Amino acid sequence: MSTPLHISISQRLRHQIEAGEYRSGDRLPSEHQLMETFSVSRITARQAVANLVSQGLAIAYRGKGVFVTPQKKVTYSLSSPLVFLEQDMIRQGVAFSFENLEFERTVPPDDVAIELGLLAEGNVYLQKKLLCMDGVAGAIDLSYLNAKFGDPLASQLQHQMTFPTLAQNGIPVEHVDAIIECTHADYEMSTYLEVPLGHPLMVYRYTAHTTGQQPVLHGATVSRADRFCYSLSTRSGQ
Amino acid sequence: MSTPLHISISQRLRHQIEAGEYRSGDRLPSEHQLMETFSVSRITARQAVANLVSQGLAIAYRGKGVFVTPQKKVTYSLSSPLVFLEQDMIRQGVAFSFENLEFERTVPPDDVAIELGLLAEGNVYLQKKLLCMDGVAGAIDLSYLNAKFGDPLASQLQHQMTFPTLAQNGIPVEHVDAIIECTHADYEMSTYLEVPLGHPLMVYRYTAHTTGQQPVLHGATVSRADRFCYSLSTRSGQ
DNA sequence: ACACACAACTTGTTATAACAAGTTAACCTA
DNA sequence: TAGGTTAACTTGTTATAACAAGTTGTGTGT
Repeated sequence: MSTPLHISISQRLRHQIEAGEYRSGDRLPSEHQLMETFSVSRITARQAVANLVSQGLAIAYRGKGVFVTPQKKVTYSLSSPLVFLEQDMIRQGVAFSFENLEFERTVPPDDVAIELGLLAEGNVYLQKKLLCMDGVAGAIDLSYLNAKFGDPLASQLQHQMTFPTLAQNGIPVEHVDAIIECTHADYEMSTYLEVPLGHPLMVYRYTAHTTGQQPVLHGATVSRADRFCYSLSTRSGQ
Repeated sequence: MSTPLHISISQRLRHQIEAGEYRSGDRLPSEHQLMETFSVSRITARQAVANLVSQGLAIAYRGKGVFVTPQKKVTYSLSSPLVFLEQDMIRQGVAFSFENLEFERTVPPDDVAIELGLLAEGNVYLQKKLLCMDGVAGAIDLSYLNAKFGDPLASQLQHQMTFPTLAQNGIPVEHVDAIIECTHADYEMSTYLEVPLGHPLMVYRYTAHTTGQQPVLHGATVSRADRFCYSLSTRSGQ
């Protein structure tokens, strides 16, 4: 059972990257150069490059070439005391910005209504924001804010992130329940976040509660796995 | 700018999966059937299938066919009180087992020595375990236990997981510092965990402390993103 | 010196073809 | 009927070829 050519080639290139022969941002050999260097067909060279892309080591741009990807991640702390994401970024020397993709007052999906404890008549503010680090798309945040809290804040929410807006307006976030998982970029996400189809994404699915255990905000931050990680500290609780 | 054929086909199939026309474990049409149904070349049909595989919706076996993957995950709780992974699985009706891949008393890598606060002479027990859920590989746990604690426990560690072994022997884990991230399966991990190259993996990188803030165990659990997720609860800490 | 057009280069899509490795079903023989 | 062999089927690898979409470099004209 011999190793497929495309695996051999991609592992050779991977070792070169890891050895520092190619640094973040460097351009890898073109398909044609790989064909010549390794005496293989173009489809084999392409598959080798695809292996690197699928492992997050490189990114390909049509007409430009294939480039080594940076391996630097921003760490978001989930430990007490709760810190806002933007602050964590600033602390790590990363410029944070966001762009509103969607903002509307609407009827929530059933699962959201349940999570927010809304009765049949409850409305929410649906917000979809593209979060950028150093000007580069890093995450999508899709959230639903109970309209009871959101109605006086509609204008502010379009200019700043939800957590700090709530805090500044006397609605403290006292605790957050969350799930963290990994998933694959589907076609839509691959477009927004500029990653290949199937690329790993971290999903931080959260429900934020204010005083009296009242759920106020439910959402999910879907981030590029090569841009984000989460840190936390847990106690045994005895 | 029209949608590539391979994307159209894979999205059609994706909708069929999501609509329940194909259920977990069902076999998708063969490449030849797709070629006929959609009047495309084999390479286009293959790319469409590859898109589904890369998005975690299907898995391909040479000679057998392509099958819809289950979408059920085990949730590991990181909230207080700290619960052992095996217990969380049992609570969710999942049979847990593991297999020792490596077990040795050795000199730790520099980063591990730093994390465990070991001086120049300190040794560790390196353990590499393949963790299985319902008999299927779900994760690899690679950990380094300070030999000061591990020396009397060497035999037990090979038969049960490290956390409960410590607890049963009067070495309580009082708190755990951790990082959670997502990464891509490299060639070795793709083999162990039976996932395609580049498949998303969750990495839970932990340092467990016993009494007096003493680090005792440092390691990483690398799990299939389609098998595991983590839940937690955080407070604002005021 | 600057702007535009075109050639050369690069990656993306799709086609046809052949061989390899693995699985399953069908057929034949004892 | 059971077991072994082979054909049919299925996915994996690799090759050649052509066209499409995008980028960069070069040459020409103002």
